[in-house]
Amino acid sequence: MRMAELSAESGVPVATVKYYLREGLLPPGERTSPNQARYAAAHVQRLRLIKALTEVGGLSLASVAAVLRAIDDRETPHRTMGVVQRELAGPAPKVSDEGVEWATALLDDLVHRHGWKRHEPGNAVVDNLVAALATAKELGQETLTEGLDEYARLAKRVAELDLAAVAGRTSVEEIIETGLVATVLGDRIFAGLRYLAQERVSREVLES
Amino acid sequence: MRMAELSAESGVPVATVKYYLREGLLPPGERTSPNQARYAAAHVQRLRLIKALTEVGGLSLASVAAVLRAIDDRETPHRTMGVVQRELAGPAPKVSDEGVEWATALLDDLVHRHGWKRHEPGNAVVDNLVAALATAKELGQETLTEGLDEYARLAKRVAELDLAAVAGRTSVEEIIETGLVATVLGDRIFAGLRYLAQERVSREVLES
DNA sequence: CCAGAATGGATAGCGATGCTCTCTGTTGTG
DNA sequence: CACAACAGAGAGCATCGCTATCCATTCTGG
Repeated sequence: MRMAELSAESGVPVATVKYYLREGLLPPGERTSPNQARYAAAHVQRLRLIKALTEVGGLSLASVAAVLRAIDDRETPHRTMGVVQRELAGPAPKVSDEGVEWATALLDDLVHRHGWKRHEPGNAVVDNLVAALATAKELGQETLTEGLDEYARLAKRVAELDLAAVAGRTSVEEIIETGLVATVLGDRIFAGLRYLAQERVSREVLES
Repeated sequence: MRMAELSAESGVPVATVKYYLREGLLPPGERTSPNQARYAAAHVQRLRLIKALTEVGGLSLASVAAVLRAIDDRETPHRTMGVVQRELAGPAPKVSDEGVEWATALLDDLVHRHGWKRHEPGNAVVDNLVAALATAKELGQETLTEGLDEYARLAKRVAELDLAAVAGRTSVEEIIETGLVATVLGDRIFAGLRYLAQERVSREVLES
């Protein structure tokens, strides 16, 4: 398949495909002569994945690059999912030291109660969560942090559902890609459902 | 309170505060002379809110402006929450017409089964959800869309938890701000917990 | 009262992001 | 053989979210 067809097939403009090639998001095509290349179905698939991650998942191209690198590096599925999570979480905002301390303690306790993994500091996922909890406290939303246990229970069930998607998969590539998509799209899908449900609940509670 | 103090109190640089004033994100201070102004505690509070919405919630300044406008317009809490949801969802990516059709049908069915509100088309929340579902299908992740009912049940319970935060509040302003913060921060907090849970579950399922 | 700091307001600039356009020389195709 | 498509590189561009500079006015400490 040549450039024009790859572009048409994936719905990504030629100039943009070239840009992705330059940026290393898309592996170069197979050479047929010093300055000609052929692209395969895998390229179309990868372009679709990039589109899904950026447009639906809201990831930056830099984050997508990190995720794709993790995939191509053939890390274990578990490690690759870690990269995906960190990129989805993004850089954590800075909050006050007291806030961090308080939220970390709260979280440590929760993690311990639920038998989850003791997290190492510096993990973007944890840092984001800590920042969010600290901000909630700072804005006087104690209720949010008080209901944390119930949130955690529900989060566990959602996570099990996410991971159920990988159940039938056998090859490592399949497991990784399925897990990746389930995490990223699952996030958006759940967020959407949550809004719909909020709209429903809010009509009962707030409509006056 | 004067500019320097407002800046120090909120942790936002003077130049940035001026920028927010220009953009209408922050209401002008009370005039003491043709070119001097005083700021109140409400300004500090609003700056904190802007920081929470942008840094933790990940909203653009344009989205924050829309949310703040909804608050200042004294809409009903329910309507204001609608604005918040739409801004959190952001513009929906374009997907194929068949995808939209399929996902819309799937969603209509689900909404009907759960007795939720029949949504009007053009709603950013619904469009995003439809796009995410269609993308999942396009990438061959049928499992995600098959488990939708269970996701919906869990989403409902999370939504109830979100809205529980508003329970004790009486004044309209309090209800709106609480709901707003619960939605935006609740999103991030739940996402964080979900990642932690995924990490736990993924160790069991994927670690080999 | 006055020097010097702070303020409001306006304008311009800046760095990152994600493309998009143009150009050059090569290759492929009817 | 004419003409389109291609690879690769570079520059340009629109948006976002600030940040820096100016200037005229106002406040403040001595």
